[in-house]
Amino acid sequence: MTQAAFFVLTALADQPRHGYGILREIEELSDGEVQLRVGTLYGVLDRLTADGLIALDREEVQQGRLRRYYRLTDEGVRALGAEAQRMAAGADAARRRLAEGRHAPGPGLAGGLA
Amino acid sequence: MTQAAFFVLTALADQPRHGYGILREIEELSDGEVQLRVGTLYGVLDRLTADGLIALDREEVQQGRLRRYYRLTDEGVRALGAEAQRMAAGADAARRRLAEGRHAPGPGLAGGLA
DNA sequence: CAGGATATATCGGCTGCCGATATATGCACA
DNA sequence: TGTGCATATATCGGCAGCCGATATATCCTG
Repeated sequence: MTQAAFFVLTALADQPRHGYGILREIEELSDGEVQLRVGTLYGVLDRLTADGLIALDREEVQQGRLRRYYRLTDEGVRALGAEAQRMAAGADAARRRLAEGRHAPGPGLAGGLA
Repeated sequence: MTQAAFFVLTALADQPRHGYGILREIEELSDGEVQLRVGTLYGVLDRLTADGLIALDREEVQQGRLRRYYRLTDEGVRALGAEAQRMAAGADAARRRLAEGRHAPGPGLAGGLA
């Protein structure tokens, strides 16, 4: 799963959203760090739909503008959970191995990682 | 940072390794889940070297075969730590939002259906 | 009426992963 | 002997996917 697909699924994890709303939500939930581009979005949406991880929820017209809402499918929920599991495991592995290596300790350890 | 680059850095996080050893190490540390391909490796190695995240450590000839060892640079250590941080945060965000949504609870929650 | 936010969509370029392929050595086995 | 496999390097073409640019349209603000 690509990074872009992961963030789209994450943005849809709590409730259905439309394309532009997904863009804003990803920026917000990542604290501004991740900015999915418009040119990326629709390709990802199409691919995730084709893969059965998301589905068209409904279409609304708000203030003359079409809003096409997508939602996670059950398979999408499972896939996102599994990917989160893999990412957490990968992050842990990296940190463990960095700690094992002969590197200078990183900053901010006082008060600790728990 | 791409997935492949992340795993290469992780494989080098505890000690210098040569290309083929990186391949085996990634497979082992990921419990067989991640299999970096040979065709991917050398491009990643070149790119990481150009980016200053890894450096050539030494070259050895073992049993008539050349072994080219790479190690993390200080910048590589920092970059891997930061990436692990981002991944852990992303995984957490996905899990939190899945829990917030109106989804069936995942497996393994004591008292669950399974 | 100009500019920006909202909202959709497409396309070309570039990056990057992967399968296939090539070369070479050491070892096990028939 | 010679066949195959693991080890170890490297390159190349195809294809997938991200991004910048572009296009269209509405609503609001100044």
